[in-house]
Amino acid sequence: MANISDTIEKFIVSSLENNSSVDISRNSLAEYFSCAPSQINYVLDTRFTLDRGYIKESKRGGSGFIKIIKVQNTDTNAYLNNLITDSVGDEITEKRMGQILDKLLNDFVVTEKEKNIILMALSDDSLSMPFTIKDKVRAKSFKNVLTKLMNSSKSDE
Amino acid sequence: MANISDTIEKFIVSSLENNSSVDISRNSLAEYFSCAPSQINYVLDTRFTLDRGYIKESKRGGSGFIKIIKVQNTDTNAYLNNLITDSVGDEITEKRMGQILDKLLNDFVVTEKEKNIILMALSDDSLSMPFTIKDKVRAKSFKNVLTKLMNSSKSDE
DNA sequence: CTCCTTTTAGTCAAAGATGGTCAAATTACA
DNA sequence: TGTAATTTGACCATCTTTGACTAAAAGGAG
Repeated sequence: MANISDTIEKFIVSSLENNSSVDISRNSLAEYFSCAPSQINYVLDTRFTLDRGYIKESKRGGSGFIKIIKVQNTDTNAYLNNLITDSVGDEITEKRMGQILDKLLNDFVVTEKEKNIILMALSDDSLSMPFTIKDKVRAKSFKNVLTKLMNSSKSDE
Repeated sequence: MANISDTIEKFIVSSLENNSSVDISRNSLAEYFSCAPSQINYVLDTRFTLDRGYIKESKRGGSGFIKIIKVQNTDTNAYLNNLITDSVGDEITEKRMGQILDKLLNDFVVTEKEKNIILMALSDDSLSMPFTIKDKVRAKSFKNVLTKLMNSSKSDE
């Protein structure tokens, strides 16, 4: 385990051990680990992805930053996580998504309005593209939304 | 958050907490924050925009001033209709959509959570497809969502 | 009144400070 | 040995800060 990316990953993970988010300076971190600044991006892009439960925000320019937010481990989140892995998969139809959203509405994870927004945004009509990829795009997007929902109470400053 | 612009923004926002408008003196404020007077313009131009619900008036010369007024949109449907036809068009970038959503948030058409849902559902990352069609799909879907918001703004919640 | 001076605010572009992207080069691994 | 993962650097994009120059309003001297 001699590679820098893994080391940087560990460093960030440990920074997140007792906090739900951490702010880093790309340049400082790069200097600290004696690597190219873009290596920080590489680590973030490959290890701190939405898929793995991380959300990122950043700002350039004076006093810029990169914020990494870890999705919390609550009951609701565990539930959402389950949905993501078990029910959504790599492809999903509009109808199946509707069923899942009904369940989420029932369990007070989303409001009626939020359900309708998601349904409309990812409807067959909205995703005007070949059927071969439509269900794939919908699955990817829907999973991203569900991940974001996990965090919707925490990350909003 | 060490940058002066953010500090000045906070100062002005807090001045507006209990009033719908505030008068400032550009030079005094610049002196107070030890910055260039034009920095005040920078803050005003980037943070107190119409998109974010502010309008400005000013006068030069002796006893000149800058007045910042907080406004809010009222006619939701006409406003959304306008957005759909004028601002979205056939293609839209993720960034531009974010700006529009900021405005909608400011005008209480969507909540922070709803904004985040739309942003995530139609983000570049979610719409994993060639760039040539990404902005088109986003525009189509976003307009559908806006239309839905229009119809539901009366009945929902 | 008219012109000049003073007092404000506005514009714009350069410089500085960060982070982002991409692809070539290198290294690790199956 | 060939493919995937990592490392690096050149170049790009965005946000902030500063200052020189411009524009407008008010007040006063004549």
